[in-house]
Amino acid sequence: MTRTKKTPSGNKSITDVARLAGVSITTVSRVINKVGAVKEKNRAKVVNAVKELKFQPSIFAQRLATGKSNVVALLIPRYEGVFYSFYALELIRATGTLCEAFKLDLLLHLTDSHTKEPLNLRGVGGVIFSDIIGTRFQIEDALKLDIPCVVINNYVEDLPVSCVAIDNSGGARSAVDYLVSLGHERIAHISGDIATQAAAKRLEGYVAELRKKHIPVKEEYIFKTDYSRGQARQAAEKLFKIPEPPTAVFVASDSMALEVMAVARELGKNIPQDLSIVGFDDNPSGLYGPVALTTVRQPLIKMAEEGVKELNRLMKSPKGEAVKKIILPTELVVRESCRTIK
Amino acid sequence: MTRTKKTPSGNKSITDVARLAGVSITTVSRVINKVGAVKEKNRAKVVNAVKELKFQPSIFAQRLATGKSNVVALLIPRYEGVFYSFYALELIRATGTLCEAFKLDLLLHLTDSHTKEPLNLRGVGGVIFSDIIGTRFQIEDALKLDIPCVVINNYVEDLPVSCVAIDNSGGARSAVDYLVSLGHERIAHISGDIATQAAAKRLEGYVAELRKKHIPVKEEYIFKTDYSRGQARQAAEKLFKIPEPPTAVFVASDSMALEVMAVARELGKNIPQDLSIVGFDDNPSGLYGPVALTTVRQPLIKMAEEGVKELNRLMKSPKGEAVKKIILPTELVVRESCRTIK
DNA sequence: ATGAAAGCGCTAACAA
DNA sequence: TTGTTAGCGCTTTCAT
Repeated sequence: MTRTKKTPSGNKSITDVARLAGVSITTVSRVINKVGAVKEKNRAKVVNAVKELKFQPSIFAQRLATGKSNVVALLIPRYEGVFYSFYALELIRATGTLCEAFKLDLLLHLTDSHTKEPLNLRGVGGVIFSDIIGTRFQIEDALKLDIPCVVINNYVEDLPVSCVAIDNSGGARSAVDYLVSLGHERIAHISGDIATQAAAKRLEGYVAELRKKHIPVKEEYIFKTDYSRGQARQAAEKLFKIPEPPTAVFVASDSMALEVMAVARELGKNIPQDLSIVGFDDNPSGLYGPVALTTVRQPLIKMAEEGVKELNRLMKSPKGEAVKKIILPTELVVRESCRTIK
Repeated sequence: MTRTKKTPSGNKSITDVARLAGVSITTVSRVINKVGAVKEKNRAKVVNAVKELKFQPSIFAQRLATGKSNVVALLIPRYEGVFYSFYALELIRATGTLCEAFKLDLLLHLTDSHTKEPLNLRGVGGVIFSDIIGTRFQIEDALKLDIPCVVINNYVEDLPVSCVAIDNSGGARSAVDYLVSLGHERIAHISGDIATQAAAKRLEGYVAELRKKHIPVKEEYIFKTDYSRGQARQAAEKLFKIPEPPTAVFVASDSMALEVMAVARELGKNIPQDLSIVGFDDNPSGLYGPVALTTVRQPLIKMAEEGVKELNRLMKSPKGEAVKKIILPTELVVRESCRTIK
């Protein structure tokens, strides 16, 4: 029975190459994969035939035959507040760049953060979880399937998975420490979505540093948001109405900090005269307002890079390789949005 | 000869399901793909077996067998100015969302814009070209291989390929028309990278509208940039030094417009009193400066959506399907950065 | 150094 | 309605 031929992309197959080169497909395979020994003369013939036919081996056949996949799935929550952020773009960019360097294919997958759906990992050789609100079970699933995983932007203590996170708590502490060093004591905090580890850790660091400085932590100085500019606005409006208003505020993201600045302006307040502000992220748009934002820089690109590197290592090592837990330091970037008081 | 079994991700195969369900693999295949007729009783058995084994068919085997791939490659230039833009993120987001709706896998590929390298389209079922500076030959390659393609953000006249573009020229005209209606006659233009069609068309629209209004087009009022904030800054600095300075400027992107505003402030100028500004993009960060930016909104999400829809159509139709050329309208969003003069 | 052939997991034509 | 079987294009073992 002859089937109608329907090669995927009009590609030539290894058989065509073999025929043209006058060797067996095995030899062609050897040349392509640079394994085994092939007489120089035959190698040359194959190389030429490949060139002439513009042959590109079918990944599907290759993967089917080897049982290996070099597809890396990058999972990013579709969650508005997160995905619209500077964060996501940096991540994608850095991940994409490094994947190419490692010859890995990058599959982008926007996940719904509160899903119960199991992940479809068909054909995926490795996974990068870029945020794991409510999707821990997906990591466990992947682990069960023996698929190499790395989690980025979250420190995962209790799962045998590699992760690379950022020292959010330390970053927050450095922000508060800086404000205190300028003489501030009434320091508010506009926090992000507390369901995210980053926001929780930033809040934690804020509280810890105040305690360390023996400054009382006031409930009314802490505003919880979902990272959106809308909620940042609401928080800012409340903040300015507090009878004994804070002289400084540490905001969990630059984009929210920008919103706070906008509200301040609308209310006729000046930054930093009436309020000192420190953000978090080092989002370039923090540079272009009327007053440049002081912020905590997080090494996003480095994080993505480390993540891909680690995943690549895992994918190329035998199973059961030891996992790594990495925490990257932050850096305070002092610009113009804070002033010394008293 | 027995090979050691090395199923990709520890997955069960269709054979396991067939065995457990007590039917042939063909029947399993039928159930999975919902083709052909299967007795309800058998269907139930298969469904149960699938569930029990957590079976997920191997895409590699499927694609190898069918010769079809549902992987969509989204090509985005790695070019800094472009990729850092609001534009790229919106595109990725919208494309990703719609691909999932269509059950297409999204492969993200950052391309180097001035490469001579042929694209590696192995295993790709369709391609979205999101910008095509110097990569036209890649489209031709893809077309030759009979891979469905759509180009977004560029109108491609002379290639039998579907495209969905934005009416850049019309957008520019509406911006200039608006400025003229406010009484402006000395209108400058800070253009983007003229190698991109968008920038070229915006410039073209600017010139066309001035001509239409019988306003002379002055060379010294036109500044060509690479879309970067750095070059926008240089342009702005020059602009303010012109003996007979413009009263308004149409800037080819919001991020550059923001930079112009920043320069104006540094020079002690007020917007819109000293200079009216219209941007292009409707980038949300245009909202958060001291004065909200009037801009030309481009339907990025719609564009990506139309692109994916069209690609999906092409991928699911027989070859040689007629292509579509779509141009999406823009919309002027009036905010606070322009004033009436005289 | 080379090739024949089995098999990866699946689909689809055909027979029953 | 169901099963048998021939591939899809490749890798890999084994024999030569």
